[in-house]
Amino acid sequence: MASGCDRTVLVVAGPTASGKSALALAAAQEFGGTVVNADSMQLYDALPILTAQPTKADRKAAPHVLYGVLRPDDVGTAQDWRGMALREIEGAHAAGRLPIVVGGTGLYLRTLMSGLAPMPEIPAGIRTKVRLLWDEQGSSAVRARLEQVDPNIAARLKPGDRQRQLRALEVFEATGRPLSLWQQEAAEGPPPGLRLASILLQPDRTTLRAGIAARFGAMLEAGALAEVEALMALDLPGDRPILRAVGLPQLAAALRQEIDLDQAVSRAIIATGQYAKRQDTWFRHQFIADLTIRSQFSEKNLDEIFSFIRRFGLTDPD
RNA sequence: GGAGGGGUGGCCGAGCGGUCAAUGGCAGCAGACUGUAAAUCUGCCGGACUUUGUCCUACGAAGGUUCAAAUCCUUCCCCCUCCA
Repeated sequence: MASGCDRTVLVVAGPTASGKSALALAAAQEFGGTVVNADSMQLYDALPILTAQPTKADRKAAPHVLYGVLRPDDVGTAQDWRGMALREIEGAHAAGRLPIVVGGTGLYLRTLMSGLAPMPEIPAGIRTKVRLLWDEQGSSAVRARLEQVDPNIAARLKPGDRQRQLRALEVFEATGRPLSLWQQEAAEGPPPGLRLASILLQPDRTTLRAGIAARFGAMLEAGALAEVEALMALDLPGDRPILRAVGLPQLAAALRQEIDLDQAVSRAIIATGQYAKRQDTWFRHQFIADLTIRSQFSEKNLDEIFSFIRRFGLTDPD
């Protein structure tokens, strides 16, 4: 029923606690799929509970890939992920399985679905150099340099936007070419030979918050504090992405006795809700889904979702 | 019972006669997003309008002083600390 030689990839997006993973698992069981992680934090081999990675039982019920594949001190990037994801998608197709890409990291999904403008990798030395400039000479030094070197990007970026300004500067320092110029080149575009079918879960904020609070309690019971303690014991450099996992700073502060656990929990829940809002805004404005479901995933949605997938067609059975 | 210190917008908390609808922070709402994105950043945030402005309601309550009060005075209510 699939046409030509295009092979279907199911993409499942939505904010945290919207039920993406459960949906992916249900679809994987129904259609013989492999779940491919598109969540920047679940990529790491740390905090499996706090980052809501699939459980052993989930992994047993269907193949799951790209979970816990990076070391805690690794620095993953969107482009790295795209490469890994494409390999896994190919592998799944080769095995006759439906790849189901699922995750809440909008940028990663975009990287897969639309690609990024081609750009060389930035040497670590230059990255640290640029960060030192910010830390030692202040944001205005970075700003001044950026205005001189890439006025287009400077005009676009707010002076307080540390991450993007540093990125822009490091690209120039490494390549001698402004980031704005690199970005003008056409993005790689969607991967050839694949048909992407996307589902977006979009529950209302109140539902999400209730889900987040309930889930956080379960995470604590499952041992979230212990894994936080173990990660902190590694004493990683402060710039490692995994240290930015929502809930980590709050629980770490409780472990250090700076705040009490109740306080840490309520702050972590709030922070997660704020994260969900950012995701929601991203998906609402930056993501075009083939099917949008305006509720948290549940059994009730199965018919609609499964028939959508069937309509789209599964992997070409050549 | 006595001596002090307080009660400020959803919360915390500054202000202590005019430039105060009231600094900050938190929460909330909205938004941006091309390689560390669970990141980073921006705007709004008493109410109503004709929204770089006007009006109304506001700083525990009620009175009072003053051209003018969240800010001063009086009484009352409530909270906290210390002494009994």
